[in-house]
Amino acid sequence: MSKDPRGNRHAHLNRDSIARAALAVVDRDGSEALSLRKVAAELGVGTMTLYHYVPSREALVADIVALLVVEMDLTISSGLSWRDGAKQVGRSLRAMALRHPRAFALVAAAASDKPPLLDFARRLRDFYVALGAPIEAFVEVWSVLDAFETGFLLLETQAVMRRSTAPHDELDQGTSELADRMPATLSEAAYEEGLEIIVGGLERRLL
Amino acid sequence: MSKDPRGNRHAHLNRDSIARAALAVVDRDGSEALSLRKVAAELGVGTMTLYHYVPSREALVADIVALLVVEMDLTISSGLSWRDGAKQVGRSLRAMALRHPRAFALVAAAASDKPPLLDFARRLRDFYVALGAPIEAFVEVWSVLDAFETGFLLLETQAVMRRSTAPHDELDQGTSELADRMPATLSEAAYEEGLEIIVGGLERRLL
DNA sequence: AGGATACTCGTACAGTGTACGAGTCCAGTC
DNA sequence: GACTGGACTCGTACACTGTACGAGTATCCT
Repeated sequence: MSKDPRGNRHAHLNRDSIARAALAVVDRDGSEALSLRKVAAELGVGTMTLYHYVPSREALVADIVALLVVEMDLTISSGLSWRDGAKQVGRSLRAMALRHPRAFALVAAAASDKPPLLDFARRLRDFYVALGAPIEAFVEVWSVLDAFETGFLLLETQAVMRRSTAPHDELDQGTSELADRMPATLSEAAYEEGLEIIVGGLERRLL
Repeated sequence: MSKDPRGNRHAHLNRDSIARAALAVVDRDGSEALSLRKVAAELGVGTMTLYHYVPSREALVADIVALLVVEMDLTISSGLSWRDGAKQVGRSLRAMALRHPRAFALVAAAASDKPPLLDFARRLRDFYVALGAPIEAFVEVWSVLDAFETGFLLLETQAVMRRSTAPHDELDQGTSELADRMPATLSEAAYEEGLEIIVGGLERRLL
């Protein structure tokens, strides 16, 4: 005599579609606003149903990160140098970050020793090796280059989000010439500059 | 006839001491485990008492970041070059991160347009200018260098925390030669290498 | 037919941030 | 002294979170 708890199957419900719905919530409401109840509502499903596909909230976040990371371009076109390959990866990371500015913080905060990022690191290592870089240098190259990219894009996505919300926070007391000019110039040019400096420097010293 | 609600003043209770207690909680339990109730308990005080000094949890986190950021070394010893000054700042940031590995994520995630980090950015700009760098280059220099440092230290503090907790996660299925070797070599040497590449490169191109 | 299995989800609990308002103390002023 | 107004403390309550438990139903296998 319950209202409507018929055990209907929701054909298109699985780990992947749940992660996709979660990403949609994050893209819309921001990463701190992610909640299992909201994801379930997005899918028109009871909250606890999600637990049949995803073991925990933490795992769901990992799935989101995995979804974002597979978007990266690690294809090897013929005659690609390591130098250009590294820049290609950096640019596709930036493109991903700008497609999902509110979700990027999740990528930056993700544990680098667990499946989503660890798998990516392995793919990246193979990519570099295929481009002729010595394996021994990988950890150093990866940590320096990836650190720059993650840090820069964390700043840039913050700036992007700022622009698309409240036009002016009440706390902007100090006219803040610096804050105003900073995000404005924090653009593609600065990213390319950093990329060039680091890729060039690494090539000269380690490869 | 209430149990003990005497309006005792707690002499040493103020915004600063609250931030300090909150930092202690974060250093001990991790940044996700920070809660107002825990901070209040740490101080032997009712939860709502905190709200007389701090307007919100968000503000409390900002206070913690401010506490960490003032530890940085921006002193100018005589004859200091921009090159060495920039490295000095980078090293003192790393020292701070390693002193508070569980709190560093809060610094990395802090909004760069609000008092704690904005004030630091201003102090840093003055520091660079005093060392002879052109003001126009500041935003570019700052974003590239700071991005590297933040990104690198986010990774390194993660690795440090990993070592001090569960010796082996159940999910380490894949023997993960990469994951094991990565944090080990992600050390001072790699940081110095990155610092040298970037400071050198920036100097050559912009200054 | 009967039973296992897969799936759905209502309810409940501990934990969070914080709004409200009732207390209790102290500094002034009459 | 008595009164008043503010500064301070904090108990209670509410809306929200993640998730444990177990009851319900649908489907497939024998």
